[in-house]
Amino acid sequence: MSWRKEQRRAERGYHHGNLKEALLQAALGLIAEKGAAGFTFADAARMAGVSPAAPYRHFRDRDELLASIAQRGFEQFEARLTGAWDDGRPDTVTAFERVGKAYLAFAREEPAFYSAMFESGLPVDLNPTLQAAGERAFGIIRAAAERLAALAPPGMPRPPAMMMALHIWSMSHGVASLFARGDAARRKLPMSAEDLLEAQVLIYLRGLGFPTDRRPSAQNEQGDRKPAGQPAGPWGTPK
Amino acid sequence: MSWRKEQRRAERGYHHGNLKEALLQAALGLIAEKGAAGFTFADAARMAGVSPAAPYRHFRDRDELLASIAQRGFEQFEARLTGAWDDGRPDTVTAFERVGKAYLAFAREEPAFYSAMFESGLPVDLNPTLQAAGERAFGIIRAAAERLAALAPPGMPRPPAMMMALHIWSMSHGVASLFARGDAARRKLPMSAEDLLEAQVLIYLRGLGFPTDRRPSAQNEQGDRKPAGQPAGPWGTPK
DNA sequence: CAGCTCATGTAAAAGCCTTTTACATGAGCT
DNA sequence: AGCTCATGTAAAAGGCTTTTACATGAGCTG
Repeated sequence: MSWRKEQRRAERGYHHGNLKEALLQAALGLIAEKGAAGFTFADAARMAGVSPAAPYRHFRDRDELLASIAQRGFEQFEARLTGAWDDGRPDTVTAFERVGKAYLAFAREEPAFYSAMFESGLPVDLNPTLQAAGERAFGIIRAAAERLAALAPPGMPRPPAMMMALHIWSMSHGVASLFARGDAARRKLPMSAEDLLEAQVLIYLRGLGFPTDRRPSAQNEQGDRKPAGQPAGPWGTPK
Repeated sequence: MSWRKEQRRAERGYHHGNLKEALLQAALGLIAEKGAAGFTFADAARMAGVSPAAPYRHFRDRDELLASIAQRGFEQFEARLTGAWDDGRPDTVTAFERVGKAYLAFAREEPAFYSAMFESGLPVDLNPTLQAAGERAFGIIRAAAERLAALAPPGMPRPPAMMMALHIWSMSHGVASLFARGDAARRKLPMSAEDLLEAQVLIYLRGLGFPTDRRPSAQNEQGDRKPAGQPAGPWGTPK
């Protein structure tokens, strides 16, 4: 079937025209399918219909392609978290939980990006651009934590926002890694990863002194207090 | 330098005598050094002084060797968690926190095992033996959570032990993955991974209604109440 | 102790991947 | 039309993986 290659070349001419992008897309598909470790430079080239050497015109090596994907991943991740946070609307706690869900959703819906970002073993600390992208994404969580910390009830010592941010990040990352990815997602659990994370965050916030009814009605930040929900724990009402 | 190979063969004879173990050790070293992805079957063979085909007498392929390492890793992990838990002595909360620290210590001190267990992309769900080993390790956390849940203060709805176990696992795993491994460990943090996890767990437990002084004096389980510590938050007393 | 057998190693080869080098094409500018 | 340079290709070197046929010798058996 070597005519196929000739065929494709005939269709697109000697120059691909958009090889870099095509390679990124191909790699994304391959990583989603076979994991960051299984993905092959040569495969991506094949998929784009070019020779195995062509990718070297656009990426120093396989790792640089992987890093590019991780980079994009962090950017999309940041965008998603930003959207979920929505600057704390309609109330800080609600928005905060939406961020947690967005974390899980990203892990689920963008396994290739997630792999490249967190499971590829890339030396993030040696790549300033990548590191910066990662920190911008974390920045959303930190900003949210800061808003939350500012609402800490008066009676309690105010928790450091940075610490809260790191805690929330850990919880989200832990749940995502253990229960929302690959075969781990097939583990049988008493509740969904989303519910697990939500309950965890609520318990944590309560531990910091935040009032957390079943559906917390904003720390009264805007004065829009609603009637209190049923006084159940964060893990639901026993039936 | 081919005399080296002949040399080694002369020293040990045609048969290695303990190749399987030698390969496991070699792989362990290589993974610790270059990551699970970078480790090579041929490298391990070289390190053991045998031909590249020899390993196939002991492992179906590279993945089986990796799985063997993960298996051992889970066993050692379980042993360490068991030791840390020490059946809840001297009191449940103290022992519980020791388990968390053991989790981090394992991630730090056994990077090769940790890699094989959690970062190698092995299809754990397709390997019953491996899966069982992993579940036994988690079993320690679950057992500890059960003991803890049983001590829940009377006024509160009792939290499901399984949920608590999953939460604690997530926190530990999240902190270990993000802050106690590889270049992530070099991230500059306001506190150590250990302190971060301890604070997080304490806040969480408090959220469940457990009294958590700075050094909680056992839920009064054995009636050995000590004088209360200073009433600081879990993140330390502001200086 | 001779002889057998089978687990354990080796050598060689096929196939794939990575990466480099020299050469080919043709898109865009002058 | 002619040049130039970015972008592709072919070919080759070097590694890794895995299989196959063959070699060795450790341990049993009589």
